[in-house]
Amino acid sequence: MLSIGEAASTVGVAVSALRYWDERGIVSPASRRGGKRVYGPDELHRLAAVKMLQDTGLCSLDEIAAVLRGPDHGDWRAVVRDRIAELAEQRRKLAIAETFLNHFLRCPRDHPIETCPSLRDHTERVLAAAEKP
Amino acid sequence: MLSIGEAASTVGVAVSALRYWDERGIVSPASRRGGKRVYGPDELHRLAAVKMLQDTGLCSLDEIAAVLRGPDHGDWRAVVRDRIAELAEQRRKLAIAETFLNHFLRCPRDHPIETCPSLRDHTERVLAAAEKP
DNA sequence: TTGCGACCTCAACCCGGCTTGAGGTCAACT
DNA sequence: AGTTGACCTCAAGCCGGGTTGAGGTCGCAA
Repeated sequence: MLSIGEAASTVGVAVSALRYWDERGIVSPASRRGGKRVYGPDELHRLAAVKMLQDTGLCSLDEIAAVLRGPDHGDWRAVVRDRIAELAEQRRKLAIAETFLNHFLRCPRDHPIETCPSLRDHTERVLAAAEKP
Repeated sequence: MLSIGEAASTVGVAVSALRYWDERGIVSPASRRGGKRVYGPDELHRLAAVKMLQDTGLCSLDEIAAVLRGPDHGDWRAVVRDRIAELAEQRRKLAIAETFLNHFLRCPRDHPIETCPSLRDHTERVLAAAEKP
């Protein structure tokens, strides 16, 4: 059984964030002892799950809550599938940006950014895609 | 030479966002014709670059601006290296979340989330890491 | 017994990155 | 002549996810 301060430092978030999560109904303490929030092992796991999902930067707290509530709550599978699809999409974007930044680092940069071949490589695809419809 | 509306739809952002980027000095139009913003090919490339980097969700507009300004501006290499490191980190996080969500989808979920083995797998590492310092 | 640190509530504020609304100009159709 | 529609400015608002501050309650320990 941990105090809010212990729980916060264990999962690596601010105390104020845990209070906020409680208030929002995302993760509430197991109980209160003399007004103080007390977190048990189950809550720690939920907290860690929230942080993990939120670290992806792809879900709102509400979506996280929906996933954690789990079955019996309508569309959670759909939500999860959507998140997974977005994760894949996000990986694609990261790969693109990574390629570009890496080139950037190696590139002499004696040319202005607009003429950087690696950038044009990417942007020309983007711009071409905008022509067709 | 494109109008702001054309530029916006080409790169896939809102007109109001382009005005904002201009105002913030992130990407300005090549010129004005009768008060109206006019974007040339170079600006389109910059716009696409901004969008690409911002799609990663890891950089503020100011950091993007610093990168695009390029050499002669102090620390841009350091900034780029930092971003690349964060991209890697982010990929790691995405992988973790993806594993978890995938398990979640397949898992019967007749147990409450706290006892989901896949979740504990992850969170127990997190919690263990918090013990030692 | 005073003072410290950890906790509490509630309301207000912050931040980035837009978006929206009011109020106006201009060119082109009908 | 009038009415779209695309553009303009400037100020204000919104959203998510907290953070901060004032004001208060504990329990311990020097």
